[in-house]
Amino acid sequence: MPELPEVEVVRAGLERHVVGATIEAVEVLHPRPVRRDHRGPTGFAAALTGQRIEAVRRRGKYFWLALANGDALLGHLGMSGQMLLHEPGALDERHLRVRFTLAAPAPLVEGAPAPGSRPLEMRFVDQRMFGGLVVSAGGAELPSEIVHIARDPIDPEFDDDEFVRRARRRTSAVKRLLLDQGLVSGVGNIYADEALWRARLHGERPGDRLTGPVLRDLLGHVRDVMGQALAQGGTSFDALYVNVNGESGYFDRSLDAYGQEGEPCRRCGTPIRRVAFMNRSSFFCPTCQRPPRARRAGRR
DNA sequence: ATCGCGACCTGGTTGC
DNA sequence: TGCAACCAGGTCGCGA
Repeated sequence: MPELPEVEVVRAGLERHVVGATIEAVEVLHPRPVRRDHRGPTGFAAALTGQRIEAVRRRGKYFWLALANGDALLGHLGMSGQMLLHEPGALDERHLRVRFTLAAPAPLVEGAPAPGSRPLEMRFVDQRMFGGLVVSAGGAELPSEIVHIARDPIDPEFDDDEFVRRARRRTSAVKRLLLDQGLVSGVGNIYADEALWRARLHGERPGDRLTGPVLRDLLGHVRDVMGQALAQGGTSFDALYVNVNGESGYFDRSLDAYGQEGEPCRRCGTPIRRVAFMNRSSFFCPTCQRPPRARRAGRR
């Protein structure tokens, strides 16, 4: 379940291997992952063919390849998406959806031998197909499709004051606010639960009942847990998430709350609880993370 | 503007 | 044994 750290690992891997390469051919094997492209699979492929990749960028869980003509190939991994790099001719994955044939990749990291002009396949693989790809016209700097997405917490230009101001005007539960990509992007169910556990905050506390310092502290924990995951190459729970070179991350061994139902809280020993929230699961320590008192009816 | 819900997807697991 | 129900969850679109 890729969240910001996993997507950043993918972005960095792509940056290292495909910047400078030209897209020679595009093969769409399933229409669904390109559903957001109004030109359809054929138009999608045509818009990319012949384009040179100049940069790989990211905001929240979205990443995009900036193309020489100013357009962008914008992608989201959804729940089970992967971007893999292969030598041509490697066996197709069961859930291979789009194949890009690239030519003349950029030199590898400094110090490494120049690879010369060798072909390379970039593959979008996605079992559940919540993810997708779209060609964004003029989107090389910031695709118009994602202008509504807030900056993410590790973006140097993320505005903590604005986040706190907006969150404190919202009546929604703080976990819902963390998952609101218009408020802060890149946070999913896993890192939301981890950050809330670290902040000793119950996810159902309403935003407008939290103080500025509490929200700032929570933001700090979001950054900490993401930074640690990033340092370890992303989280993985099964073979679904693999980074750009096909290697699994291993941050799942460091989780304190998510998926830990029944396990003793690492701080106080109380068994971690699981409850349904927003049609998904929330994991928390019932001792460290006290639920909110009910809002009194009729208050102004 | 904000809020909260259902739909979209597949495949592994669980229950009858 | 076979089949149906359930679960994972990010995003979008909708009605309130």
